[in-house]
Amino acid sequence: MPERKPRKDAARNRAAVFAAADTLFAQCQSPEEVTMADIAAAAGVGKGTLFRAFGDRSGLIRALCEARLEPIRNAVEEGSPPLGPGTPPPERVPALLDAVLCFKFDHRHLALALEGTGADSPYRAEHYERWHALLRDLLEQIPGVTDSDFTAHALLAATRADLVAYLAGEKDVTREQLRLQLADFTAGILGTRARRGSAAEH
Amino acid sequence: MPERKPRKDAARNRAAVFAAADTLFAQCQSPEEVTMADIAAAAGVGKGTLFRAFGDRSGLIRALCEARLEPIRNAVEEGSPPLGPGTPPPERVPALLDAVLCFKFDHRHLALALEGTGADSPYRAEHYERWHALLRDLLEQIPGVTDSDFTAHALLAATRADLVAYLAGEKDVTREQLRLQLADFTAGILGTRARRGSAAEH
DNA sequence: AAAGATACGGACCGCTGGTCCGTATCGCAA
DNA sequence: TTGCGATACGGACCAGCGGTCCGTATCTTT
Repeated sequence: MPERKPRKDAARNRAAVFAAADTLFAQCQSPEEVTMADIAAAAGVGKGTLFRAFGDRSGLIRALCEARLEPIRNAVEEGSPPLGPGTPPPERVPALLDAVLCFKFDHRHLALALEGTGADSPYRAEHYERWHALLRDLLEQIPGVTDSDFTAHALLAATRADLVAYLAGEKDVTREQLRLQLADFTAGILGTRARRGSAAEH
Repeated sequence: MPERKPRKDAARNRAAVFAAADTLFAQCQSPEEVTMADIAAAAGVGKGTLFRAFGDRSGLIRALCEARLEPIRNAVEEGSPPLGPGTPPPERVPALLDAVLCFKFDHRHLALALEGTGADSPYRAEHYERWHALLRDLLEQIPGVTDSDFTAHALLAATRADLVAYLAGEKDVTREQLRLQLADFTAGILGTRARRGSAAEH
């Protein structure tokens, strides 16, 4: 196995970089305002360290996202309903989308940085591949849903980071409003209309 | 009126730049590979000219998009059904989305460049504002559609340039497949399910 | 034809992501 | 504890980008 434990200072620096990047991205309006040199300086680390640890800018952002995403990932893979496995698809799909939306809202700076990396990057990230696959499989099990593959893409597109940031930042849409709107939209697709006011938890 | 006719050479250069940029974007995989200097050189023009005419990179791309988008814009504003005004909303909405999708597909390099400009740019462009407003108004007139504002955003999100490019480029989805998928998806939202095989024209 | 207005173009600048390698630190073995 | 190979550090350094500037060329008007 090529897995070897990292040196102590390396591990500490990695954490420091994550923390610094998180803070900087959260403070700035646009992710482009945060340079690699800024992050290195804020973390008290040399630029070389930063690039050796993560390869390049998008590597850093991806790693940071992955780290912050772990709780949700766990909740989905082995948590309890409605997010966890074993939940009936018509209930799990909205829960999943809601979780994604909440993440994108709460970490919009980070998500924005991730999706703004490269040209067609959002779809080359493993996150996306995973979530899309899961969502597709769930939709497959719901009668009345045609073309679950595209539908999964389209539903996820409704949670795009820049859309969320735009609605939250320019249009003053609140978190709960957004959640409700997405839930309604999803219900429309699934044929599960009617219900109201199911935005608790998180 | 502050509108003054431009000098002859200026007009010719403008056209030359548009042509050069179009070609270059179409040839390259990612829009980032095309530099301003490249465009200037291909157009047989100095870099200064380019920046004076369009302000900056995103200005160029926006202007180019606007130019290429004009036919559709006309068709929507004063064309004949199903795109033009006077068409009943349940028929016009899918037509509009189909037109947008076709444009994004046929000009994906350009659309990709546009959406990749800045951080939250896609939503600051006038295109988007216009199309969203129109779509919202149409949805408003369709009974059974809740929250037409968000729904309009979500539907447009399904036509995002990078998603289209990804599906077309990596997943080998054809133009007609995509059109059908989007039409189905739209029908689901509108409550107009059932029909099949309505991908002609364009 | 001549002058004023307008546009040209490429040298130039600041800054960014990314590289490189001499030096410091770590972990292990004796 | 000491010593030594392996690993990681850090900041000077580089190439390339978007964008600016201003002396010069071209147009337009009378």
